[in-house]
Amino acid sequence: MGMRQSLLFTKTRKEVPADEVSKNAELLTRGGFIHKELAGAYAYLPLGLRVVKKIENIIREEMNAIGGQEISMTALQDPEIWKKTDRWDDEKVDIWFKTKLKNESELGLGCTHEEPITRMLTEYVNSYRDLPFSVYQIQTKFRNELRAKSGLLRGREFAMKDLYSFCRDEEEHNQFYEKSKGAYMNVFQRIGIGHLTYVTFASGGMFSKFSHEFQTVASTGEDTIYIHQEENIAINKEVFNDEVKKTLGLSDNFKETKAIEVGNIFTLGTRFSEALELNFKDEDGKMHPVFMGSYGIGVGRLMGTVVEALSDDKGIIWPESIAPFKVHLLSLGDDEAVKTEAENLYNSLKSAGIEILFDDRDGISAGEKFADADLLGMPYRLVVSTRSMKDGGVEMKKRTEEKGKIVSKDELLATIKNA
RNA sequence: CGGGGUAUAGUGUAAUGGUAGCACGAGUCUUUUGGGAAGAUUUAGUCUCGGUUCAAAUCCGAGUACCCCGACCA
Repeated sequence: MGMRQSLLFTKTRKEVPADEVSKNAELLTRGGFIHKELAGAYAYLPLGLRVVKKIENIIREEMNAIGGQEISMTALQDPEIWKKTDRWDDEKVDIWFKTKLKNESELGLGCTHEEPITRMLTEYVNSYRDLPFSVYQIQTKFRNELRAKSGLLRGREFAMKDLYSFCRDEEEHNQFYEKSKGAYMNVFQRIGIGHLTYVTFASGGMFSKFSHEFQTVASTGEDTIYIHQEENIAINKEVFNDEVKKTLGLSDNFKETKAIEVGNIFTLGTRFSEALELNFKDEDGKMHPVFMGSYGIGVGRLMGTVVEALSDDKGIIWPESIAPFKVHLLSLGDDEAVKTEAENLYNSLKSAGIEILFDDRDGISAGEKFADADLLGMPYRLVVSTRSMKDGGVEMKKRTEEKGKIVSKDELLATIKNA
């Protein structure tokens, strides 16, 4: 897969947008990855969408690996079921986007999907033989945040992976819940922020006493967590007290830090299954409510977090697993031999199956191409120029390295393919 | 939702109540090409509604949008 930068409709910008302060919004906007449509609502442009899709696929693979079955539910919500769980009233849930039909009846735009999936499953779950299982989707959520902020970190409309688990009892649920933690950490590991991400003990919100968050250390995070270094887990400030420390059996050896919540998993118990009558019959024909859990990851927030956590003062540093392209090839100058050489390299890398962005733009100075390459943040930068040709190869530089080196085409292919 | 701030060209910014200017971008031409090149030339703007005034980007009021702090955050 390759793309010519001369044909890419987006452009990079030198100026920082006046209405964006957060690093993720600044860099992603300057690089042409995203476009702000409204406060808390961003369009994804070609480069940004490629990142989103890669993140989604990693999440998808890890959810599939623990048996999640992918579906896609509707954004439009029926108030009836939300009234049954007492989550329709604006007093109870204050982030609803509600709208009226022509006949004056109301609909909501979904901010989460416990209610509709629970109702839907009453049609399919009857017996203990049907359990356990889990279902997930990657779907757009709407939340009328009182204060959208920080670019992709807190939006009003955003893609979220939400998975729901359905078990016979708490014990079966706990097994899946623990398994989900592993899947979540795999996701963050693969996306390149695993070393910064901690399973964090947190408040359970309106569902239960406690839940687990996945917090990625970043100075710009809005949460405060206490990391227990030896045990490699953390406690959210909101529940950081002696009782919790004792429950978890942790010694008093914590480091306070700011972090971004990139995931959250909850034990729901039977709260929704009872309200919406999602029951199953056991071996003796006795009815029981299904024991549920819910597990969320914000896709856009994850992308924003990577930028917050991994960029430098020149721009973004994409981990290879989610970079829009693996390689950024720059052709410098208007020398015909150089252009031909760059074209050939582009074509051969492309046909070798390497994802490559080719800066084939004419009349753009070397400095500008370098600056763009740093801003856009592909893992490998290749330069073809009169200088590199004189040196008998191609200059290759990792985004994380200061200086490049001249390599032959064979070395190049070997390095990049194996990486 | 409480508090504060801002709104001028595609972007970033100037302008005592008195000629809306600069830079970047974009278009054309020429010269350039290893860390955001140079010259010539062209292009395009005062958020909305109302008020004060001979005169409003500027002062006043309302609205809207956006940003920041806090609260909230399934």
